[in-house]
Amino acid sequence: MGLKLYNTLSRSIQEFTPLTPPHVGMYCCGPTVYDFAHIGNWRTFVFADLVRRTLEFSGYAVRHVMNITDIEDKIIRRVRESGTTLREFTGPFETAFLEDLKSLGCREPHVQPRATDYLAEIIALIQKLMDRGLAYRAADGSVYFSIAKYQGCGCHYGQLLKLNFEEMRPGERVAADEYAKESVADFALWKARVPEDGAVFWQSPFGEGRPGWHIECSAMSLKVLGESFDLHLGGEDLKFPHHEDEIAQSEGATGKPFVKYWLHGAHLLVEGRKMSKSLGNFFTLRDLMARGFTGREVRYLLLTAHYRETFNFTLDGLAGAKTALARIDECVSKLRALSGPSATAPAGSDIPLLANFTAAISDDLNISAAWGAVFEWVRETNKKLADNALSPAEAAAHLAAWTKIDGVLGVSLKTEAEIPESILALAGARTEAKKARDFKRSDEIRNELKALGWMIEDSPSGIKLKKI
RNA sequence: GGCGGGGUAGCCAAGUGGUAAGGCACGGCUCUGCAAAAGCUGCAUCGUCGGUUCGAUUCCGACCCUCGCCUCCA
Repeated sequence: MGLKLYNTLSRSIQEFTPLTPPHVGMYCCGPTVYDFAHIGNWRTFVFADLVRRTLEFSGYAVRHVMNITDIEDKIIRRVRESGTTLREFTGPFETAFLEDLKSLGCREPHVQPRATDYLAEIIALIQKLMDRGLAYRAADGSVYFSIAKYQGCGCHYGQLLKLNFEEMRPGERVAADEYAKESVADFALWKARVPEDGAVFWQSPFGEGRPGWHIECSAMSLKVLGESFDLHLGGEDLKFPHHEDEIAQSEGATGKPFVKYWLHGAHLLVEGRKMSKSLGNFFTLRDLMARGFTGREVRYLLLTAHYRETFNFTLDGLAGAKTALARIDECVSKLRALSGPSATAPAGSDIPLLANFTAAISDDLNISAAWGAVFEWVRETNKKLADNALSPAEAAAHLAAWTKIDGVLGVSLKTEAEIPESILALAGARTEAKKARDFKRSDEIRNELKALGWMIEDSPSGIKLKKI
């Protein structure tokens, strides 16, 4: 069964067929490195990771590109305020971003281009648009893209959503220096240097200045993935104007269809409210880790809801994520113990988990149904384990199926926590006390272990220590 | 004002024209010295009001509530 995805271009779920199978070019709008990414940003990046992993699970060879936006108004302002250089300012946030991405179990994108490394491509693209008569230099020295000229060539502006310029409200975010545009719909490709930019400017045939926001993504994706590629994703807020403008610039410059499938991830609420610093519900990954949660717990929670639905992220939910993951860990751990290092899965093992999971995830990434399949498998596997109804080889088959599934989910613990000698010694002492039926002493030790962060569990086959 | 999402148990969240997955939380039972883990088990008629239908949570209409975008916010 093929993979189906919702394409914003057609506003419908479509069979996914790449331009040149088995290769898939995928571009994801990355972070703007002016601060630590927040949990809402992370939802989008974890979503992108899920798409990539699902494609790989489906047998495609994915080339995943995620840009780093390091030229932007807020960045320039903070560079000026902090008296550093652009690179000194953005470097640490970029590093932090990549660390967090790893904590969240995201596979590293194959290419991570920075806007500042693509000035030549950006300038060349703008020049091409000017040569084609689709861009103009205004009185303020900036270069703008002309929507009217673009539409005059028979091109369609408004592919991702219905636009009605008559009914639109001029936003409050229109920069005061953009009065020189011929039409409000036009957008900046190159912004002329202003004193507030400080040292952040580049030379170009259009004068000193810096690129607009949208153009960097077009320049980088066209360079790295070619003039037409398969997938482009980002947060739903980017549909307009960012992605719409990317399409206009790219198709205006190349005359070819830009992207075949556009995927957009919905935003999230935190504790039922729109995330905002004043409400105290604004979290970075680091904030959550400081509260004792791990990256994989955050990943799990972000992956519990369908990507096109607004998701309500709560701290209660995060606590629940911890418990739910422990349930999976427990089951997998038992399977590992039973399977041992050498058991191999018998050929033709039929593990329903695989088919159920595949059907769910292939249906426009129905992750909730996919988790349903996982937990159903956990329950049934636990039952068999409790009844001693699994052979080591069967356990290995289950593990193999799980490993494949986890290639998409990315939440499994790779190794069991190592138990320190002192903890083992205490556990031994407890076993002795228990054997002597000194339950008072044995419970004391159990509490000590708990205080040290270790849970001890008794079972017919002996004790088991688990890191809390 | 324009465009587009949502409203399903205490919380999170799938789904279907024929009486509603899964996770967390909570209660009971089994196992256990006690726990934990695991198993069994209990827990919703799907925002409101109409309509279509043999039958609607699922289709249509109205209404209420809520969220997002509308020019550099994931």
